[in-house]
Parts: sequence; C-alpha cells; structure tokens
Amino acid sequence: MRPIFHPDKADISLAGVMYALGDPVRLEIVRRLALEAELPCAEIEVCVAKSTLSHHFKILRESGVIYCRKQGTQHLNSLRREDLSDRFPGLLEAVLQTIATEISG
Amino acid sequence: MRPIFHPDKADISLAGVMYALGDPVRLEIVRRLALEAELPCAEIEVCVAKSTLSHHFKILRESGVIYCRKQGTQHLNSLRREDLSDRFPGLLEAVLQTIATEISG
DNA sequence: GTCGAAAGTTCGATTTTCTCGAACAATTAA
DNA sequence: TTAATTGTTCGAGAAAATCGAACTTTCGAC
Repeated sequence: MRPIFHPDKADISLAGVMYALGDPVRLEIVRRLALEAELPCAEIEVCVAKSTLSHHFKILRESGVIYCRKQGTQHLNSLRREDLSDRFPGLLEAVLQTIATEISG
Repeated sequence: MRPIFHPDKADISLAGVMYALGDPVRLEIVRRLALEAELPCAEIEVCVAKSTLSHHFKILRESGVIYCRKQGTQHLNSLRREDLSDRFPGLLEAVLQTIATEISG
C-alpha cells in the first residue's frame, strides 16, 4: 500500500489549515479528536458517505491538522497539536475552545 | 441597489469563518484590513479578476468576517474585530499574528 | 492456505463551487 | 447628458465535493 503522506511541520500553511477547518464535518472530526487522542475513521458519527468521510480525513491530514497511522485494518487519527501550536500559536486552542460547546453555528 | 447583507453576530459560525479564511486571496484581504481599518476593494492588490475579487469580498462579508459600507461608488470594508472576538475569543488574534509575517505558507 | 468480514481507499458520474471576461448598475465629475 | 470610476451580476468553462460501487489490505475462523 502507498505510504500515507503527511506534510512537514514547516510546510503547514495557514490557508490550508483554515480551509481544512472550514467544514462542519471536519470540525466534528477535530472535536472528537480533541477529546479522545486517537480514533479510527469509523468512530466519527456524521451523515456523509464512507467515501466522503475518507475524503475529509485526507483533507485534514494533507493540510497538517491530523496525523494518521495504520494499525491493522484501521487508520488511527490524532491531532497534530504540538506542530500546530508551534506554527500558529493560539489558533488550535481558540478553535477547540469554540467547538467544545458549539460545532458550526 | 440591493441592501448589503451582513449576518448578525450570533449567526456567525465557526465553520463559515474558517472557510472564509481558508483562501490565500481572502487572507491577504484580511491582512490588509488588519493594517488599515477601512479599505475599498480596489486597494487590494491580488492576481485575480475583478469579478473574482468581488466574490471573495462577498464570502468574507457573508461569513461575518468583514463589514462593508457604501460611500459613493466605493465599498469600504473593515474587519468585524469585536464581533469575532466576542464570538470566537483568540481566533482572529491568532490568525492576524500569523499573517502579519507570512501569508499562506 | 482460503474464505469472509472489517476498515478504508479509489473510481466514475453527478452536483456544486470557483474563476473569468463581458455586460450591467450606481455614483460622481465634467 | 456624457464619460469615468467602482463594484456587481451573468453565463460558460474549470475545479472540487459527494455519492454508491468496486477494490485493496489486514485479520480471524475454519
């Protein structure tokens, strides 16, 4: 299988991260990952097709928001908290504080 | 002319704001507005067609990121700093701190 | 081994959004 | 009223999102 791509920390762009977080489904994913550290794709309950969810994870991963490692048939996803905080101080924190209560307005 | 639509503060959504800020052209607009308080559309130098720039301003306005008032033939735009800070504390600040130096990675 | 089941990805088609240039509307100045 | 300026709207083509179906990889049962 093709190796999973992750951008280097230095290559994480603000526009890319903002774009990745600019979708209710992806915000929901981030909200769950903020609570549970590491989750397989299937643990996220959202009303989209499996292929669409896979696409959303890809956007998050390629923008640098999440890290993904394979374990068996599962893909375990986690937030790149430290990288994001280094790159954009306060940004993830502000987002997480907001989505802790509401999800998309 | 049709009145200019602005969402109420309470209707500004995180996903909408993040989406609006998830584009290099729109981040450049925000960067300029962070420096100059109020600017007409034409003051922003970006490499897109006039109609496309108009579209970007519309996205920013309808998401609640900027406020727009007419003055003569010009549309004067400004950041909705206070509304955004009330709604999403620390978010705009983190974005502005980042784009003060880089623009999109 | 091999057969299935489970977890995601990839593919092709449809729908939606973005981008552009051209035409249009509103305001000001000559 | 004519022309210039500023920005919006329109229609068409390009790009991206979404879906279901088919596919790949891995693991467990037999």
